[in-house]
Amino acid sequence: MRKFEDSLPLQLLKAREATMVFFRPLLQENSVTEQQWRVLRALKAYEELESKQLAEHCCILSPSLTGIIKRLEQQGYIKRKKSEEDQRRTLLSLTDKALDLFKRLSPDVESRYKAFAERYGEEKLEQLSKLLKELTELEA
Amino acid sequence: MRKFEDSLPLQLLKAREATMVFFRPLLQENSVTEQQWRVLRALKAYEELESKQLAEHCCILSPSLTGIIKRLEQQGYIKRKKSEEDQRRTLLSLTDKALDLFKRLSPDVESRYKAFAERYGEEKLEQLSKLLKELTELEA
DNA sequence: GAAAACTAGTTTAGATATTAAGAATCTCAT
DNA sequence: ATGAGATTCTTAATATCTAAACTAGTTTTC
Repeated sequence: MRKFEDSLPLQLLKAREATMVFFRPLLQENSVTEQQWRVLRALKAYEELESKQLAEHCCILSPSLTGIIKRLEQQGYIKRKKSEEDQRRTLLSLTDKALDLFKRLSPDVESRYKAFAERYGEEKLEQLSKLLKELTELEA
Repeated sequence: MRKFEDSLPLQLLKAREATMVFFRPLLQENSVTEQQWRVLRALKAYEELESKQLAEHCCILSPSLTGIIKRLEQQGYIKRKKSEEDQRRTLLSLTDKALDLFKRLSPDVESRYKAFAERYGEEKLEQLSKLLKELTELEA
Protein backbone atom coordinates (compact mmCIF):
# COMPACT_ATOMS: atom_id res chain seq x y z
CA MET A 1 0.00 0.00 0.00
CA ARG A 2 1.14 3.54 -0.68
CA LYS A 3 2.55 5.61 2.10
CA PHE A 4 0.01 7.16 4.39
CA GLU A 5 0.88 10.73 3.47
CA ASP A 6 0.54 9.94 -0.23
CA SER A 7 -3.15 9.25 0.11
CA LEU A 8 -4.89 11.60 -2.28
CA PRO A 9 -8.05 12.00 -0.18
CA LEU A 10 -5.87 12.98 2.75
CA GLN A 11 -3.87 15.41 0.66
CA LEU A 12 -7.05 17.02 -0.54
CA LEU A 13 -8.34 17.25 2.99
CA LYS A 14 -5.16 18.88 4.25
CA ALA A 15 -5.04 21.27 1.34
CA ARG A 16 -8.59 22.32 2.05
CA GLU A 17 -7.72 22.86 5.66
CA ALA A 18 -4.69 24.96 4.71
CA THR A 19 -6.91 27.09 2.51
CA MET A 20 -9.66 27.55 5.05
CA VAL A 21 -7.15 28.93 7.51
CA PHE A 22 -7.34 32.12 5.48
CA PHE A 23 -11.11 32.43 5.61
CA ARG A 24 -12.29 30.72 8.77
CA PRO A 25 -11.64 33.68 11.08
CA LEU A 26 -13.86 35.91 8.98
CA LEU A 27 -16.71 33.44 9.06
CA GLN A 28 -16.35 32.95 12.77
CA GLU A 29 -16.44 36.67 13.44
CA ASN A 30 -19.79 36.70 11.73
CA SER A 31 -21.18 33.53 13.29
CA VAL A 32 -21.58 31.76 9.99
CA THR A 33 -20.46 28.16 9.58
CA GLU A 34 -18.59 26.93 6.53
CA GLN A 35 -21.60 25.04 5.27
CA GLN A 36 -23.94 27.95 5.84
CA TRP A 37 -21.58 30.19 3.91
CA ARG A 38 -21.45 27.71 1.06
CA VAL A 39 -25.23 27.63 0.91
CA LEU A 40 -25.50 31.39 0.98
CA ARG A 41 -22.93 31.76 -1.78
CA ALA A 42 -24.72 29.24 -3.97
CA LEU A 43 -28.01 31.05 -3.55
CA LYS A 44 -26.34 34.34 -4.31
CA ALA A 45 -24.97 32.89 -7.53
CA TYR A 46 -28.19 31.24 -8.66
CA GLU A 47 -30.85 33.54 -7.25
CA GLU A 48 -33.32 30.73 -6.67
CA LEU A 49 -32.73 27.00 -6.28
CA GLU A 50 -34.55 23.87 -5.26
CA SER A 51 -33.25 22.09 -2.24
CA LYS A 52 -31.89 19.23 -4.27
CA GLN A 53 -30.02 21.44 -6.72
CA LEU A 54 -28.63 23.41 -3.82
CA ALA A 55 -27.36 20.21 -2.22
CA GLU A 56 -25.68 19.29 -5.49
CA HIS A 57 -23.96 22.64 -5.88
CA CYS A 58 -22.79 22.77 -2.29
CA CYS A 59 -21.74 19.17 -2.04
CA ILE A 60 -24.00 18.67 0.94
CA LEU A 61 -26.36 15.72 1.34
CA SER A 62 -30.07 16.39 1.54
CA PRO A 63 -30.51 15.34 5.16
CA SER A 64 -27.79 17.76 6.25
CA LEU A 65 -29.23 20.49 4.11
CA THR A 66 -32.61 20.16 5.77
CA GLY A 67 -31.11 21.29 9.07
CA ILE A 68 -28.87 23.94 7.58
CA ILE A 69 -31.79 25.52 5.77
CA LYS A 70 -33.93 25.43 8.86
CA ARG A 71 -31.30 27.34 10.83
CA LEU A 72 -30.56 29.81 8.06
CA GLU A 73 -34.26 30.48 7.80
CA GLN A 74 -34.54 31.03 11.55
CA GLN A 75 -31.68 33.51 11.33
CA GLY A 76 -33.51 35.35 8.60
CA TYR A 77 -30.98 34.75 5.83
CA ILE A 78 -33.12 32.72 3.44
CA LYS A 79 -36.75 32.31 2.54
CA ARG A 80 -38.58 29.35 1.09
CA LYS A 81 -41.66 28.86 -1.00
CA LYS A 82 -43.36 25.87 -2.52
CA SER A 83 -43.08 25.32 -6.23
CA GLU A 84 -46.38 25.81 -8.00
CA GLU A 85 -45.95 23.06 -10.55
CA ASP A 86 -44.56 20.43 -8.21
CA GLN A 87 -45.66 20.46 -4.59
CA ARG A 88 -42.69 18.36 -3.57
CA ARG A 89 -40.17 20.99 -4.51
CA THR A 90 -39.08 23.84 -2.27
CA LEU A 91 -37.69 26.99 -3.82
CA LEU A 92 -35.05 28.80 -1.80
CA SER A 93 -33.68 32.32 -2.11
CA LEU A 94 -31.81 34.95 -0.12
CA THR A 95 -33.39 37.66 2.01
CA ASP A 96 -32.25 41.27 2.05
CA LYS A 97 -30.47 40.55 5.29
CA ALA A 98 -28.34 38.00 3.47
CA LEU A 99 -27.60 40.46 0.66
CA ASP A 100 -26.49 42.94 3.27
CA LEU A 101 -24.19 40.34 4.74
CA PHE A 102 -22.55 39.95 1.34
CA LYS A 103 -22.16 43.68 0.93
CA ARG A 104 -20.49 43.79 4.29
CA LEU A 105 -18.19 40.76 3.91
CA SER A 106 -17.31 40.73 0.23
CA PRO A 107 -14.44 43.20 0.41
CA ASP A 108 -12.81 41.29 3.24
CA VAL A 109 -13.33 37.94 1.51
CA GLU A 110 -11.76 39.31 -1.63
CA SER A 111 -8.73 40.73 0.10
CA ARG A 112 -8.14 37.49 1.95
CA TYR A 113 -8.45 35.62 -1.29
CA LYS A 114 -5.92 37.87 -2.93
CA ALA A 115 -3.57 37.45 -0.01
CA PHE A 116 -3.88 33.73 -0.40
CA ALA A 117 -3.45 33.73 -4.17
CA GLU A 118 -0.39 35.89 -3.91
CA ARG A 119 1.06 33.72 -1.20
CA TYR A 120 0.54 30.53 -3.15
CA GLY A 121 1.14 31.89 -6.62
CA GLU A 122 -1.38 32.84 -9.28
CA GLU A 123 -0.05 30.40 -11.84
CA LYS A 124 0.01 27.47 -9.50
CA LEU A 125 -3.50 28.32 -8.46
CA GLU A 126 -4.62 28.23 -12.07
CA GLN A 127 -2.90 24.92 -12.61
CA LEU A 128 -4.32 23.42 -9.46
CA SER A 129 -7.81 24.59 -10.25
CA LYS A 130 -7.64 23.00 -13.66
CA LEU A 131 -6.44 19.67 -12.31
CA LEU A 132 -9.12 19.66 -9.67
CA LYS A 133 -11.81 20.34 -12.20
CA GLU A 134 -10.66 17.45 -14.32
CA LEU A 135 -10.64 15.22 -11.29
CA THR A 136 -14.13 16.24 -10.33
CA GLU A 137 -15.45 15.58 -13.78
CA LEU A 138 -14.16 12.04 -13.59
CA GLU A 139 -16.90 9.44 -13.57
CA ALA A 140 -16.48 6.41 -11.41
CA MET B 1 -16.55 38.13 -5.65
CA ARG B 2 -15.36 35.18 -7.66
CA LYS B 3 -17.85 32.80 -9.13
CA PHE B 4 -19.22 30.24 -6.75
CA GLU B 5 -17.75 27.29 -8.60
CA ASP B 6 -14.30 28.87 -8.59
CA SER B 7 -14.06 28.67 -4.83
CA LEU B 8 -10.94 26.67 -4.08
CA PRO B 9 -12.27 25.12 -0.87
CA LEU B 10 -15.28 23.92 -2.80
CA GLN B 11 -13.16 22.56 -5.61
CA LEU B 12 -11.05 20.68 -3.12
CA LEU B 13 -14.15 19.30 -1.47
CA LYS B 14 -15.62 18.11 -4.73
CA ALA B 15 -12.35 16.61 -5.84
CA ARG B 16 -12.12 14.69 -2.62
CA GLU B 17 -15.64 13.47 -3.09
CA ALA B 18 -14.87 12.36 -6.63
CA THR B 19 -11.90 10.42 -5.34
CA MET B 20 -13.71 8.78 -2.48
CA VAL B 21 -16.25 7.39 -4.89
CA PHE B 22 -13.61 4.84 -5.78
CA PHE B 23 -12.93 3.72 -2.23
CA ARG B 24 -16.09 4.30 -0.23
CA PRO B 25 -17.82 1.09 -1.25
CA LEU B 26 -14.92 -0.97 0.02
CA LEU B 27 -14.97 0.76 3.39
CA GLN B 28 -18.70 0.38 3.67
CA GLU B 29 -18.56 -3.32 2.94
CA ASN B 30 -16.25 -3.64 5.92
CA SER B 31 -18.14 -1.32 8.26
CA VAL B 32 -15.27 1.10 8.63
CA THR B 33 -15.85 4.83 8.39
CA GLU B 34 -13.54 7.14 6.48
CA GLN B 35 -12.12 8.61 9.64
CA GLN B 36 -11.61 5.23 11.24
CA TRP B 37 -9.77 4.07 8.16
CA ARG B 38 -7.56 7.15 8.25
CA VAL B 39 -6.71 6.48 11.88
CA LEU B 40 -5.94 2.84 11.21
CA ARG B 41 -3.72 3.72 8.26
CA ALA B 42 -1.80 6.26 10.30
CA LEU B 43 -1.19 3.76 13.06
CA LYS B 44 -0.09 1.18 10.55
CA ALA B 45 2.43 3.63 9.14
CA TYR B 46 3.79 4.82 12.48
CA GLU B 47 3.42 1.74 14.67
CA GLU B 48 2.78 3.74 17.81
CA LEU B 49 1.50 7.28 18.23
CA GLU B 50 0.21 9.61 20.87
CA SER B 51 -3.31 10.83 20.48
CA LYS B 52 -2.21 14.31 19.60
CA GLN B 53 0.24 13.22 16.92
CA LEU B 54 -2.40 10.93 15.51
CA ALA B 55 -4.84 13.81 15.30
CA GLU B 56 -2.24 15.84 13.47
CA HIS B 57 -1.48 13.14 10.94
CA CYS B 58 -5.13 12.35 10.28
CA CYS B 59 -6.34 15.92 10.20
CA ILE B 60 -8.86 15.17 12.91
CA LEU B 61 -9.41 17.37 15.93
CA SER B 62 -8.76 15.94 19.36
CA PRO B 63 -12.36 15.91 20.52
CA SER B 64 -13.40 13.90 17.47
CA LEU B 65 -10.49 11.55 17.91
CA THR B 66 -11.54 10.77 21.46
CA GLY B 67 -14.74 9.21 20.18
CA ILE B 68 -13.17 7.53 17.18
CA ILE B 69 -10.55 5.88 19.34
CA LYS B 70 -13.11 4.75 21.84
CA ARG B 71 -15.12 3.02 19.13
CA LEU B 72 -12.08 1.51 17.42
CA GLU B 73 -10.99 0.15 20.76
CA GLN B 74 -14.41 -1.33 21.42
CA GLN B 75 -14.24 -3.02 18.02
CA GLY B 76 -10.86 -4.46 18.95
CA TYR B 77 -8.82 -2.68 16.30
CA ILE B 78 -6.54 -0.62 18.51
CA LYS B 79 -5.07 -0.76 21.99
CA ARG B 80 -3.94 2.00 24.29
CA LYS B 81 -1.45 2.33 27.07
CA LYS B 82 -0.28 5.18 29.23
CA SER B 83 3.13 6.70 28.61
CA GLU B 84 5.58 6.00 31.42
CA GLU B 85 7.38 9.32 31.31
CA ASP B 86 4.32 11.50 30.98
CA GLN B 87 1.11 10.32 32.56
CA ARG B 88 -0.93 12.65 30.39
CA ARG B 89 0.04 10.94 27.17
CA THR B 90 -1.75 7.93 25.70
CA LEU B 91 0.12 5.64 23.33
CA LEU B 92 -1.95 3.99 20.63
CA SER B 93 -1.21 1.03 18.41
CA LEU B 94 -2.93 -1.56 16.23
CA THR B 95 -4.10 -4.98 17.34
CA ASP B 96 -3.61 -8.18 15.36
CA LYS B 97 -7.22 -7.92 14.29
CA ALA B 98 -6.39 -4.60 12.62
CA LEU B 99 -3.35 -6.08 10.91
CA ASP B 100 -5.55 -8.86 9.60
CA LEU B 101 -7.93 -6.27 8.25
CA PHE B 102 -5.10 -4.71 6.30
CA LYS B 103 -4.01 -8.06 4.92
CA ARG B 104 -7.53 -8.63 3.78
CA LEU B 105 -8.21 -5.19 2.27
CA SER B 106 -4.87 -4.07 0.91
CA PRO B 107 -5.10 -5.85 -2.43
CA ASP B 108 -8.51 -4.40 -3.11
CA VAL B 109 -7.45 -0.91 -2.02
CA GLU B 110 -4.46 -1.10 -4.30
CA SER B 111 -6.40 -2.24 -7.32
CA ARG B 112 -8.96 0.49 -6.82
CA TYR B 113 -6.20 3.01 -6.51
CA LYS B 114 -4.63 1.80 -9.73
CA ALA B 115 -7.97 1.97 -11.47
CA PHE B 116 -8.33 5.53 -10.31
CA ALA B 117 -4.79 6.55 -11.24
CA GLU B 118 -5.18 5.09 -14.67
CA ARG B 119 -8.51 6.78 -15.14
CA TYR B 120 -7.19 10.16 -14.11
CA GLY B 121 -3.70 9.86 -15.50
CA GLU B 122 -0.46 9.10 -13.68
CA GLU B 123 1.23 12.32 -14.71
CA LYS B 124 -1.63 14.52 -13.73
CA LEU B 125 -1.78 12.71 -10.43
CA GLU B 126 1.87 13.46 -9.81
CA GLN B 127 1.37 17.08 -10.72
CA LEU B 128 -1.69 17.42 -8.55
CA SER B 129 -0.01 15.78 -5.61
CA LYS B 130 2.89 18.16 -5.85
CA LEU B 131 0.67 21.22 -5.99
CA LEU B 132 -1.36 20.01 -3.04
CA LYS B 133 1.75 19.44 -0.99
CA GLU B 134 2.93 22.95 -1.66
CA LEU B 135 -0.45 24.29 -0.72
CA THR B 136 -0.48 22.35 2.51
CA GLU B 137 2.94 23.57 3.47
CA LEU B 138 1.77 27.13 3.15
CA GLU B 139 1.70 29.01 6.42
CA ALA B 140 -1.05 31.49 7.06
C1' DG C 1 9.17 24.73 46.58
C1' DA C 2 4.58 26.49 45.66
C1' DA C 3 1.70 29.30 42.68
C1' DA C 4 1.34 30.36 37.80
C1' DA C 5 1.50 28.92 33.20
C1' DC C 6 1.32 25.21 30.12
C1' DT C 7 0.07 20.66 27.92
C1' DA C 8 -2.63 16.20 26.69
C1' DG C 9 -6.76 14.47 26.66
C1' DT C 10 -11.72 14.63 27.66
C1' DT C 11 -16.41 16.49 28.02
C1' DT C 12 -20.08 19.50 26.49
C1' DA C 13 -23.18 21.71 23.31
C1' DG C 14 -24.60 22.63 18.96
C1' DA C 15 -23.94 21.85 13.92
C1' DT C 16 -23.09 18.67 10.23
C1' DA C 17 -22.20 13.83 7.80
C1' DT C 18 -23.95 9.43 6.61
C1' DT C 19 -27.12 5.64 5.81
C1' DA C 20 -31.64 3.94 6.07
C1' DA C 21 -36.35 4.55 6.35
C1' DG C 22 -40.60 7.35 5.99
C1' DA C 23 -44.14 10.83 4.05
C1' DA C 24 -45.90 13.42 0.40
C1' DT C 25 -46.29 14.18 -4.32
C1' DC C 26 -45.79 13.08 -9.05
C1' DT C 27 -45.41 10.04 -13.44
C1' DC C 28 -46.91 6.65 -16.30
C1' DA C 29 -48.47 2.51 -18.07
C1' DT C 30 -52.49 -0.19 -17.77
C1' DA D 1 -58.95 6.60 -13.57
C1' DT D 2 -55.45 4.00 -10.72
C1' DG D 3 -51.89 1.57 -8.58
C1' DA D 4 -46.84 0.58 -9.00
C1' DG D 5 -42.77 2.99 -9.21
C1' DA D 6 -40.10 7.20 -9.09
C1' DT D 7 -38.89 11.68 -7.00
C1' DT D 8 -38.42 15.41 -3.28
C1' DC D 9 -37.87 16.29 1.09
C1' DT D 10 -37.82 14.97 5.95
C1' DT D 11 -36.94 12.12 10.13
C1' DA D 12 -34.13 8.96 12.79
C1' DA D 13 -29.91 7.03 14.54
C1' DT D 14 -25.22 7.10 14.89
C1' DA D 15 -20.68 9.17 13.87
C1' DT D 16 -18.01 13.21 13.35
C1' DC D 17 -16.94 18.41 13.39
C1' DT D 18 -16.14 22.65 15.90
C1' DA D 19 -15.27 25.87 19.67
C1' DA D 20 -15.10 26.35 24.41
C1' DA D 21 -14.56 24.77 28.93
C1' DC D 22 -12.68 21.36 32.02
C1' DT D 23 -9.47 17.76 34.32
C1' DA D 24 -5.24 15.89 35.38
C1' DG D 25 -0.48 15.98 34.92
C1' DT D 26 3.80 18.72 33.81
C1' DT D 27 6.94 22.64 33.50
C1' DT D 28 8.24 27.28 34.57
C1' DT D 29 8.96 31.19 37.37
C1' DC D 30 10.01 33.71 41.27
